[in-house]
Amino acid sequence: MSTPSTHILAPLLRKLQLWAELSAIDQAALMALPFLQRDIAAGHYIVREGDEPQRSCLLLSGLAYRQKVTGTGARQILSIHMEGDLVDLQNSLLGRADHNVQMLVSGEIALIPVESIRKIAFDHPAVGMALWYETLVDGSIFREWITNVGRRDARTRIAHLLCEFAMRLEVAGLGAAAGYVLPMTQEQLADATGLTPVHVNRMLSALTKDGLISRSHRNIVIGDWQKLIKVGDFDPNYLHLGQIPRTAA
Amino acid sequence: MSTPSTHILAPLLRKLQLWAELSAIDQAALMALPFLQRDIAAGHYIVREGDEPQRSCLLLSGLAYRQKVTGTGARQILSIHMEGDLVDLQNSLLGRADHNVQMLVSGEIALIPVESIRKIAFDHPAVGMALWYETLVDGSIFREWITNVGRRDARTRIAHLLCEFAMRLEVAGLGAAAGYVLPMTQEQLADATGLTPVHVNRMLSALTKDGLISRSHRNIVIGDWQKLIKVGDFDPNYLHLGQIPRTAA
DNA sequence: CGCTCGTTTGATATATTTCAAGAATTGTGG
DNA sequence: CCACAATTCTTGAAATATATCAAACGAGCG
Repeated sequence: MSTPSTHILAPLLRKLQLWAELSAIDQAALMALPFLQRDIAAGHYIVREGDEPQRSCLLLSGLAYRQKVTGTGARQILSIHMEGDLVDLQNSLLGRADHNVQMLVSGEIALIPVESIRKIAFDHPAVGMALWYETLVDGSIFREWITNVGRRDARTRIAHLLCEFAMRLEVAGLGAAAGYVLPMTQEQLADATGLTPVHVNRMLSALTKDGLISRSHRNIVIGDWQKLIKVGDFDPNYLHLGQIPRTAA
Repeated sequence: MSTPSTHILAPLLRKLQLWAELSAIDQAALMALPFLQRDIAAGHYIVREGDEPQRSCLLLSGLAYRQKVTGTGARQILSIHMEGDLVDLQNSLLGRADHNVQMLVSGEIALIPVESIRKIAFDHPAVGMALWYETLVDGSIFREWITNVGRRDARTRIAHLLCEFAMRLEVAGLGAAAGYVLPMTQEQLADATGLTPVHVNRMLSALTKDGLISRSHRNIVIGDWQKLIKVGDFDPNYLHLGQIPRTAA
């Protein structure tokens, strides 16, 4: 087996170490998890509502999102995921998927048998606690999204989403503070914020005009991080990153 | 110690047994958890955002809700809780509260040291898994609320909330299928659905006029459960109640 | 019995949606 | 690498769901 830093499952280790100190034994156990590796194209489904997944999905590269469709066909994006996220721990542990998980940008995933995850969680309490944290932090982000969609106006919602994305990308070791690629269409942005694509477009234009962001193609560059935080009513506490150092200006 | 069914912590046992089979040993360990009992009045806070709670709060009676306030002072209710719910597992396990927990209706709570919870979770894997499930199902409900607030119109949102409340009350062994007391003001209903109190009032009137519900004082009686489910776009799968028998007509 | 809080109703304002059409960008096959 | 097709973005005008403002009414409570 290769060393942890070059091991295929290294992104998982990196992520879980945000939540707990892991001993060498814990780390070795994690790297010894069985898995299947897959390439998945943008737009493809990883899990569909109603499935009974036997494996949990770890994102190795690319981006994914969770999503639900209402009876009238409207789509709501529930969260966005990146390298190292266990994108389907919830569905696989609960046994029956209550939402869809879909690739946003093509990438690789590792499929880990849910039984192996249950086992490692209880054989290695520090790992178990880290996994539990992972789902708890997901829950905290869901709470913030309820608030975002329920009680903030359109402009604020979008600014908030941009802030969350920027900060999470940076913590994950992707994207810089100054600017980052936002590979979402405005329609997807709309589905994440409970708005209309047209209105998302207008709000992005407004944020651009006010100098908070600048855009070219589908790249978004944050022009004024402090102002964007303010406009977006963004307080990163809900990400539970603790004392993780931040370089963002 | 008294027998499980009359033990003060019995509501916890009842709730966790929804999620997992617990052996006699597991059950005894649960009932042996140390706790402090408290009476709390309506409106009082159990936890405030930013607190670092050392104890988890179990609802023994009454009702509670989680809540967040935006920078502009708007309030968003995140979930509603009843007897047997571990209303603050998330905050206490994460270490720092990212939202407020407040009593909706006066009741009793049991405060359990979070260290005892961590210990029982890993000493008794079945209990640990049930506790994890508890937080995972909370997460599933959050996801549904994001969808509710983000993509459903006002009438549908309210009908959906009424359905969820009815079903959860029934599963918890409170309230009947036919009708139940909804002890929320219209302002609280508004904060739960991302609407205005005035508009909530109009939608409740509309639902009443259409014969889906009837109201007297703050009692809501569900007149036509099947229709309300339809209008509310309500599919109970997200509650993950599995094969729990339903008596609601 | 009077006060306070919650509900109800009406009139008006506004944020966001809807509809529509053209421009720009991205993707694709030759 | 180009041309064509298909998305995606952008902009404008009109429609509408929901918010805001305001006032009266009702119910529970000390």
